[in-house]
Amino acid sequence: MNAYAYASSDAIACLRQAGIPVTHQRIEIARALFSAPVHLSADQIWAKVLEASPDVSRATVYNTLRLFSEKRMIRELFVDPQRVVYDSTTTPHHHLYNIDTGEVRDISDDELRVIGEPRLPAGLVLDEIDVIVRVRNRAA
Amino acid sequence: MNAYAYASSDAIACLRQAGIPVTHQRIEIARALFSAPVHLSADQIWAKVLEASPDVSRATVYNTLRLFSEKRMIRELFVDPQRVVYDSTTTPHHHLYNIDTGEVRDISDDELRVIGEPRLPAGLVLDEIDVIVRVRNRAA
DNA sequence: TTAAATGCAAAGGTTTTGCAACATC
DNA sequence: GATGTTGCAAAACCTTTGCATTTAA
Repeated sequence: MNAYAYASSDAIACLRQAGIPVTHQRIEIARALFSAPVHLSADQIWAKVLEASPDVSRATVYNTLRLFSEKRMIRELFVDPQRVVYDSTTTPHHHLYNIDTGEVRDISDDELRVIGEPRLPAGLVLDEIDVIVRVRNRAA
Repeated sequence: MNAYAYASSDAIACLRQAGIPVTHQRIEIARALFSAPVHLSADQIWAKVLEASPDVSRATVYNTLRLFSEKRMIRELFVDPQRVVYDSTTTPHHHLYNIDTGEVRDISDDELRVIGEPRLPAGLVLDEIDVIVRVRNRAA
Protein backbone atom coordinates (compact mmCIF):
# COMPACT_ATOMS: atom_id res chain seq x y z
CA MET A 1 0.00 0.00 0.00
CA ASN A 2 1.12 3.55 -0.59
CA ALA A 3 -0.14 7.03 0.17
CA TYR A 4 -2.42 7.49 -2.81
CA ALA A 5 -5.89 8.83 -2.12
CA TYR A 6 -7.10 6.81 -5.08
CA ALA A 7 -7.30 3.18 -4.10
CA SER A 8 -6.51 0.17 -6.24
CA SER A 9 -10.14 -0.86 -6.09
CA ASP A 10 -11.16 2.46 -7.61
CA ALA A 11 -8.64 2.02 -10.39
CA ILE A 12 -9.87 -1.48 -11.11
CA ALA A 13 -13.44 -0.26 -11.36
CA CYS A 14 -12.37 2.53 -13.66
CA LEU A 15 -10.49 0.19 -15.98
CA ARG A 16 -13.36 -2.29 -16.09
CA GLN A 17 -15.79 0.48 -16.97
CA ALA A 18 -13.55 1.55 -19.83
CA GLY A 19 -13.38 -2.01 -21.10
CA ILE A 20 -9.66 -2.31 -20.48
CA PRO A 21 -8.25 -5.57 -19.12
CA VAL A 22 -6.90 -5.02 -15.63
CA THR A 23 -3.19 -5.38 -14.95
CA HIS A 24 -0.97 -4.41 -12.09
CA GLN A 25 0.78 -1.78 -14.25
CA ARG A 26 -2.43 -0.16 -15.44
CA ILE A 27 -3.67 0.10 -11.88
CA GLU A 28 -0.54 1.95 -10.80
CA ILE A 29 -0.66 4.29 -13.79
CA ALA A 30 -4.31 5.07 -13.10
CA ARG A 31 -3.52 5.81 -9.47
CA ALA A 32 -0.74 8.20 -10.46
CA LEU A 33 -3.20 10.03 -12.69
CA PHE A 34 -6.39 10.08 -10.67
CA SER A 35 -5.30 10.62 -7.09
CA ALA A 36 -5.45 14.33 -7.87
CA PRO A 37 -5.97 16.48 -10.98
CA VAL A 38 -2.63 16.55 -12.80
CA HIS A 39 -1.00 17.86 -15.96
CA LEU A 40 2.07 15.70 -16.48
CA SER A 41 4.29 14.44 -19.24
CA ALA A 42 4.70 10.72 -19.86
CA ASP A 43 8.11 10.68 -18.22
CA GLN A 44 6.81 12.56 -15.19
CA ILE A 45 4.05 10.01 -14.82
CA TRP A 46 6.58 7.21 -15.21
CA ALA A 47 8.64 8.71 -12.38
CA LYS A 48 5.56 8.88 -10.17
CA VAL A 49 4.63 5.30 -10.94
CA LEU A 50 8.13 4.09 -10.13
CA GLU A 51 7.86 5.49 -6.61
CA ALA A 52 4.98 3.16 -5.89
CA SER A 53 5.92 0.28 -8.13
CA PRO A 54 9.49 0.01 -9.43
CA ASP A 55 8.76 -2.73 -11.93
CA VAL A 56 6.89 -0.73 -14.57
CA SER A 57 8.73 0.01 -17.79
CA ARG A 58 8.78 3.29 -19.62
CA ALA A 59 7.34 1.70 -22.76
CA THR A 60 4.35 0.41 -20.85
CA VAL A 61 3.67 3.86 -19.44
CA TYR A 62 3.81 5.44 -22.88
CA ASN A 63 1.61 2.77 -24.43
CA THR A 64 -0.85 2.83 -21.56
CA LEU A 65 -1.22 6.60 -21.68
CA ARG A 66 -2.08 6.33 -25.34
CA LEU A 67 -4.61 3.62 -24.53
CA PHE A 68 -6.19 5.71 -21.76
CA SER A 69 -6.45 8.65 -24.17
CA GLU A 70 -8.18 6.55 -26.79
CA LYS A 71 -10.64 5.38 -24.16
CA ARG A 72 -11.20 9.01 -23.14
CA MET A 73 -10.07 8.40 -19.59
CA ILE A 74 -7.54 11.21 -19.92
CA ARG A 75 -6.84 13.98 -22.40
CA GLU A 76 -3.71 14.66 -24.43
CA LEU A 77 -2.56 18.26 -24.58
CA PHE A 78 -0.23 19.45 -27.31
CA VAL A 79 1.06 22.60 -25.69
CA ASP A 80 4.66 22.12 -26.71
CA PRO A 81 5.83 20.35 -29.87
CA GLN A 82 8.35 18.20 -28.07
CA ARG A 83 6.32 16.80 -25.23
CA VAL A 84 2.76 15.60 -24.76
CA VAL A 85 1.07 16.63 -21.51
CA TYR A 86 -1.62 14.38 -20.08
CA ASP A 87 -4.58 15.91 -18.29
CA SER A 88 -6.42 13.73 -15.82
CA THR A 89 -9.51 15.92 -15.96
CA THR A 90 -11.90 15.13 -18.80
CA THR A 91 -14.82 17.41 -18.05
CA PRO A 92 -14.98 20.31 -20.56
CA HIS A 93 -12.49 23.04 -19.75
CA HIS A 94 -9.69 25.01 -21.32
CA HIS A 95 -6.01 25.54 -20.59
CA LEU A 96 -3.58 28.22 -19.63
CA TYR A 97 -0.02 27.46 -20.70
CA ASN A 98 3.00 29.34 -19.41
CA ILE A 99 5.52 29.39 -22.26
CA ASP A 100 8.36 30.31 -19.92
CA THR A 101 7.83 27.71 -17.22
CA GLY A 102 5.95 24.97 -19.05
CA GLU A 103 3.23 25.02 -16.40
CA VAL A 104 -0.31 24.08 -17.42
CA ARG A 105 -3.38 25.28 -15.54
CA ASP A 106 -7.05 24.71 -16.09
CA ILE A 107 -9.46 27.45 -17.08
CA SER A 108 -13.06 26.77 -16.18
CA ASP A 109 -15.54 26.43 -18.97
CA ASP A 110 -17.48 29.52 -17.92
CA GLU A 111 -14.49 31.81 -17.58
CA LEU A 112 -13.79 31.45 -21.27
CA ARG A 113 -16.41 30.24 -23.70
CA VAL A 114 -16.28 29.26 -27.34
CA ILE A 115 -19.29 30.60 -29.22
CA GLY A 116 -20.41 29.36 -32.60
CA GLU A 117 -20.64 26.18 -34.57
CA PRO A 118 -17.81 25.45 -36.93
CA ARG A 119 -19.20 24.46 -40.30
CA LEU A 120 -17.83 20.96 -40.69
CA PRO A 121 -17.12 19.83 -44.22
CA ALA A 122 -19.22 16.82 -45.25
CA GLY A 123 -18.05 13.50 -43.89
CA LEU A 124 -16.30 15.01 -40.91
CA VAL A 125 -17.23 14.49 -37.27
CA LEU A 126 -16.30 16.74 -34.37
CA ASP A 127 -13.84 15.16 -31.98
CA GLU A 128 -13.07 17.97 -29.57
CA ILE A 129 -12.26 21.64 -29.30
CA ASP A 130 -9.00 22.65 -27.66
CA VAL A 131 -8.51 26.18 -26.38
CA ILE A 132 -5.02 27.03 -25.16
CA VAL A 133 -4.28 30.45 -23.72
CA ARG A 134 -0.54 31.02 -24.00
CA VAL A 135 1.02 33.40 -21.52
CA ARG A 136 4.53 34.58 -20.65
CA ASN A 137 6.14 35.98 -17.57
CA ARG A 138 6.11 39.77 -17.70
CA ALA A 139 8.99 41.39 -19.60
CA ALA A 140 9.62 39.21 -22.62
CA MET B 1 13.09 33.03 -61.77
CA ASN B 2 10.36 30.63 -60.85
CA ALA B 3 6.59 30.56 -60.85
CA TYR B 4 5.96 32.11 -57.44
CA ALA B 5 3.35 34.82 -57.29
CA TYR B 6 5.34 36.39 -54.47
CA ALA B 7 8.36 38.11 -55.94
CA SER B 8 11.82 38.32 -54.43
CA SER B 9 11.38 42.07 -54.05
CA ASP B 10 8.31 41.49 -51.89
CA ALA B 11 10.22 39.04 -49.73
CA ILE B 12 13.10 41.47 -49.31
CA ALA B 13 10.73 44.22 -48.22
CA CYS B 14 9.07 41.85 -45.75
CA LEU B 15 12.38 40.80 -44.22
CA ARG B 16 13.60 44.39 -43.94
CA GLN B 17 10.38 45.41 -42.22
CA ALA B 18 10.84 42.62 -39.69
CA GLY B 19 14.41 43.72 -39.04
CA ILE B 20 15.90 40.51 -40.38
CA PRO B 21 19.09 40.65 -42.46
CA VAL B 22 18.36 39.62 -46.03
CA THR B 23 19.89 36.46 -47.43
CA HIS B 24 19.20 34.41 -50.49
CA GLN B 25 17.94 31.52 -48.33
CA ARG B 26 15.55 33.65 -46.32
CA ILE B 27 14.11 35.12 -49.50
CA GLU B 28 13.34 31.66 -50.87
CA ILE B 29 11.81 30.49 -47.59
CA ALA B 30 9.62 33.60 -47.46
CA ARG B 31 8.46 33.01 -51.02
CA ALA B 32 7.54 29.41 -50.22
CA LEU B 33 5.43 30.67 -47.33
CA PHE B 34 3.79 33.80 -48.68
CA SER B 35 2.96 33.02 -52.29
CA ALA B 36 -0.30 31.61 -50.95
CA PRO B 37 -1.76 30.86 -47.52
CA VAL B 38 -0.23 27.59 -46.37
CA HIS B 39 -0.18 25.20 -43.44
CA LEU B 40 3.02 23.21 -43.83
CA SER B 41 5.56 21.35 -41.73
CA ALA B 42 9.20 22.37 -41.78
CA ASP B 43 10.13 19.47 -44.03
CA GLN B 44 7.33 20.27 -46.44
CA ILE B 45 8.56 23.83 -46.65
CA TRP B 46 12.11 22.58 -47.16
CA ALA B 47 10.91 20.45 -50.08
CA LYS B 48 9.16 23.44 -51.62
CA VAL B 49 12.23 25.61 -51.23
CA LEU B 50 14.44 22.98 -52.85
CA GLU B 51 12.34 23.09 -56.01
CA ALA B 52 13.24 26.73 -56.50
CA SER B 53 16.69 26.74 -54.95
CA PRO B 54 18.48 23.43 -54.37
CA ASP B 55 21.22 24.89 -52.21
CA VAL B 56 19.29 25.50 -49.02
CA SER B 57 19.96 23.16 -46.12
CA ARG B 58 17.38 21.62 -43.85
CA ALA B 59 18.96 23.20 -40.77
CA THR B 60 18.63 26.65 -42.27
CA VAL B 61 14.97 26.06 -43.00
CA TYR B 62 14.31 24.91 -39.44
CA ASN B 63 16.24 27.80 -37.93
CA THR B 64 14.67 30.35 -40.23
CA LEU B 65 11.15 29.17 -39.47
CA ARG B 66 11.85 29.64 -35.79
CA LEU B 67 13.20 33.11 -36.51
CA PHE B 68 10.15 34.04 -38.58
CA SER B 69 7.90 32.82 -35.76
CA GLU B 70 9.71 34.92 -33.19
CA LYS B 71 9.30 37.93 -35.45
CA ARG B 72 5.60 37.10 -35.78
CA MET B 73 5.81 36.75 -39.55
CA ILE B 74 4.27 33.30 -39.29
CA ARG B 75 2.52 31.26 -36.62
CA GLU B 76 3.49 27.91 -35.14
CA LEU B 77 0.67 25.40 -34.70
CA PHE B 78 1.01 22.45 -32.37
CA VAL B 79 -1.70 20.22 -33.76
CA ASP B 80 0.28 17.01 -33.49
CA PRO B 81 2.96 16.27 -30.92
CA GLN B 82 5.55 15.15 -33.42
CA ARG B 83 5.37 17.87 -36.00
CA VAL B 84 5.07 21.63 -35.93
CA VAL B 85 2.86 23.14 -38.63
CA TYR B 86 3.61 26.65 -39.82
CA ASP B 87 0.76 28.95 -40.78
CA SER B 88 1.57 31.80 -43.14
CA THR B 89 -1.55 33.72 -42.08
CA THR B 90 -1.11 35.84 -38.97
CA THR B 91 -4.43 37.68 -38.78
CA PRO B 92 -6.58 36.32 -35.92
CA HIS B 93 -8.32 33.09 -36.82
CA HIS B 94 -8.78 29.56 -35.59
CA HIS B 95 -8.03 26.11 -36.96
CA LEU B 96 -9.74 22.94 -38.02
CA TYR B 97 -7.51 19.88 -37.78
CA ASN B 98 -8.32 16.56 -39.38
CA ILE B 99 -6.87 13.89 -37.10
CA ASP B 100 -7.10 11.25 -39.81
CA THR B 101 -5.47 13.12 -42.67
CA GLY B 102 -3.35 15.69 -40.88
CA GLU B 103 -4.93 18.46 -42.91
CA VAL B 104 -5.21 21.92 -41.34
CA ARG B 105 -7.83 24.47 -42.42
CA ASP B 106 -8.57 27.97 -41.24
CA ILE B 107 -11.75 28.91 -39.43
CA SER B 108 -12.64 32.57 -39.69
CA ASP B 109 -12.69 34.59 -36.53
CA ASP B 110 -16.45 35.24 -36.77
CA GLU B 111 -17.46 31.66 -37.38
CA LEU B 112 -16.16 30.69 -33.98
CA ARG B 113 -15.56 33.22 -31.27
CA VAL B 114 -13.89 33.03 -27.90
CA ILE B 115 -15.86 34.95 -25.28
CA GLY B 116 -14.47 36.01 -21.96
CA GLU B 117 -11.26 37.23 -20.43
CA PRO B 118 -9.08 34.66 -18.78
CA ARG B 119 -8.05 35.89 -15.36
CA LEU B 120 -4.30 36.01 -15.70
CA PRO B 121 -2.31 35.38 -12.54
CA ALA B 122 -0.17 38.36 -11.53
CA GLY B 123 3.01 38.79 -13.49
CA LEU B 124 1.73 36.98 -16.58
CA VAL B 125 1.14 38.51 -20.00
CA LEU B 126 -1.13 37.14 -22.70
CA ASP B 127 0.77 35.85 -25.71
CA GLU B 128 -1.99 34.34 -27.84
CA ILE B 129 -5.07 32.18 -27.76
CA ASP B 130 -5.11 29.04 -29.89
CA VAL B 131 -8.37 27.35 -30.77
CA ILE B 132 -8.08 24.02 -32.52
CA VAL B 133 -11.20 22.15 -33.62
CA ARG B 134 -10.26 18.50 -34.00
CA VAL B 135 -12.33 16.43 -36.42
CA ARG B 136 -12.26 12.89 -37.78
CA ASN B 137 -13.54 11.28 -40.93
CA ARG B 138 -16.95 9.76 -40.29
CA ALA B 139 -16.95 6.25 -38.83
CA ALA B 140 -14.05 6.07 -36.41
C1' DT C 1 36.83 43.65 -43.67
C1' DT C 2 34.08 41.86 -40.21
C1' DA C 3 30.22 40.13 -38.18
C1' DA C 4 26.65 37.16 -39.21
C1' DA C 5 24.44 33.28 -41.70
C1' DT C 6 24.88 28.79 -43.67
C1' DG C 7 25.85 23.71 -44.38
C1' DC C 8 27.00 19.48 -42.81
C1' DA C 9 26.80 15.88 -39.84
C1' DA C 10 26.24 14.50 -35.40
C1' DA C 11 23.74 14.83 -31.13
C1' DG C 12 19.53 15.47 -28.62
C1' DG C 13 15.07 14.20 -26.74
C1' DT C 14 10.66 11.93 -26.94
C1' DT C 15 7.97 8.26 -28.54
C1' DT C 16 7.24 3.84 -30.97
C1' DT C 17 8.24 -0.90 -32.16
C1' DG C 18 9.76 -6.03 -32.36
C1' DC C 19 10.02 -9.93 -30.05
C1' DA C 20 10.67 -13.05 -26.19
C1' DA C 21 8.89 -13.72 -21.58
C1' DC C 22 5.13 -13.26 -18.73
C1' DA C 23 0.63 -12.46 -16.47
C1' DT C 24 -4.30 -12.59 -16.56
C1' DC C 25 -8.71 -14.80 -17.07
C1' DG D 1 -4.15 -23.09 -21.65
C1' DA D 2 -4.87 -19.22 -24.75
C1' DT D 3 -4.78 -14.46 -25.49
C1' DG D 4 -3.17 -10.30 -24.56
C1' DT D 5 0.32 -7.47 -21.94
C1' DT D 6 4.89 -6.27 -20.57
C1' DG D 7 9.94 -5.30 -20.66
C1' DC D 8 13.99 -4.43 -22.87
C1' DA D 9 16.65 -2.37 -26.18
C1' DA D 10 16.92 -0.59 -30.47
C1' DA D 11 14.92 2.14 -33.95
C1' DA D 12 12.41 6.03 -35.59
C1' DC D 13 11.20 10.60 -35.73
C1' DC D 14 11.70 15.59 -35.74
C1' DT D 15 14.54 19.26 -34.31
C1' DT D 16 18.68 21.56 -32.52
C1' DT D 17 23.59 22.33 -32.19
C1' DG D 18 28.87 22.88 -33.07
C1' DC D 19 32.05 24.31 -35.96
C1' DA D 20 34.31 25.32 -40.27
C1' DT D 21 33.06 27.82 -44.41
C1' DT D 22 30.82 31.22 -46.88
C1' DT D 23 28.16 35.28 -47.52
C1' DA D 24 26.37 40.01 -47.12
C1' DA D 25 26.95 44.93 -46.05
